[in-house]
Amino acid sequence: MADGSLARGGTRSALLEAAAGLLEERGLGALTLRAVGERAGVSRQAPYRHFADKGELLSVLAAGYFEKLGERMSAAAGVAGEDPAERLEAMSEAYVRFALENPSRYRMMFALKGRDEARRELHEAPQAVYGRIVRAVAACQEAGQLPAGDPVELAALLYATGHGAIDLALSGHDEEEKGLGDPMALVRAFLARMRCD
Amino acid sequence: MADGSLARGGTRSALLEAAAGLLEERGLGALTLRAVGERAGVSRQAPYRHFADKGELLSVLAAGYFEKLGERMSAAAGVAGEDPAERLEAMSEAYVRFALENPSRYRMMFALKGRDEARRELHEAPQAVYGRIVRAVAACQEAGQLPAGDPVELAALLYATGHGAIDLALSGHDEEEKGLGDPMALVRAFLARMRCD
DNA sequence: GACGGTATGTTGACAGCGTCAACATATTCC
DNA sequence: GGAATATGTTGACGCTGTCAACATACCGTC
Repeated sequence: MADGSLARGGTRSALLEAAAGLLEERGLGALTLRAVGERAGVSRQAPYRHFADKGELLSVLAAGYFEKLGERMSAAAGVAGEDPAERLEAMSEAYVRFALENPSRYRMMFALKGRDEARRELHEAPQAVYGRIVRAVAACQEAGQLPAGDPVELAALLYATGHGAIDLALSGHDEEEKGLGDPMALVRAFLARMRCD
Repeated sequence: MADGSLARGGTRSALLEAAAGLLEERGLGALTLRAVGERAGVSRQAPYRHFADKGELLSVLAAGYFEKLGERMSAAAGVAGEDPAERLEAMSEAYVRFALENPSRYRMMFALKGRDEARRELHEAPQAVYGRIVRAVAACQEAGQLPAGDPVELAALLYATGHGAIDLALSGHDEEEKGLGDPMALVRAFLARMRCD
């Protein structure tokens, strides 16, 4: 080991932090295992002692991001107060802000094929985020602020709209194709058209 | 030259066809310049005589796909008949079907950063697709089938919803997150909720 | 018809990547 | 103390995109 700065089993965390730093500062293309090792102060091959391969490291990183996203949404809902519609809008805004805050990070979270069975962490974390949206939509329905019916259908619609607006903006399709410039404006427009009070 | 099978300036087309075949049959990971050359019957470096780098080849390929997508949408609208709402739904269905028909292809179309200025072809072709949607939405508004207002806002909402539903399904987020399984069902639900006749 | 320029195609070489193997060291438990 | 295990290191391999240098074919001009 080069030095003892990260001793005591902190290597795994250091690797994940290094990967996050690389991704957020220099993009997905700069996120190489060798660079992760170097940035974490260990050797090129050290990541293989903590992750089966690059895909697993990325999956764990993505799962952590989904968890952080969920926390941001909860915090936003808490600040928003008691009104269900306001809580839903605050959660949506937190989601969009998280995505736009760092495009590389958001795209990476959805780039993983999901073809591997064993990546359980990449199932539960996104599901928890989605579950929050479904519950927030259901609360709006109970308060008569959104049309009654299966909350899952409405939540799926909202999720698809938000994710689509974000992905199109991040793809650069907002520059010339008018109306796609501001994902949050699109989400707000969607909610306004659905609202029934 | 190995043989004269592709002589007479057809090499560029052969390279694009080879790239398309590789992408659709074996995925984006198998789409390497060396494999493209081999499949087209030329050498590893031959693509550089027709494209500045891998990114440019991919951009041209993607632009061609956007054009094909536009043609499919037009054809679907033609078959659908005169009713604007039916035409819009037929175009939407053609779009979704094109995407689901080959996930690698669709994802590649939106994966290009767009950071490069010179990729004009990658601006015009997607814009044409979007323009078709805007006009179809406007026609529905004029027929009183969709609420009046800026057609661009409504079209952006529809496009974001459709693209988001597709991308979530292709990301594997449809397996455990209920309601995200069928993009076309989501698009239909969106249109049904917007319709005002 | 000879000729020079341009377009096109080829092999050689390089650095960077993920990953397998083999080896070294540190920690932990009997 | 010694064995087992966890952790870290360097060496090597095949693959990738790309730069250089070299070869050939075509095409218009004298």
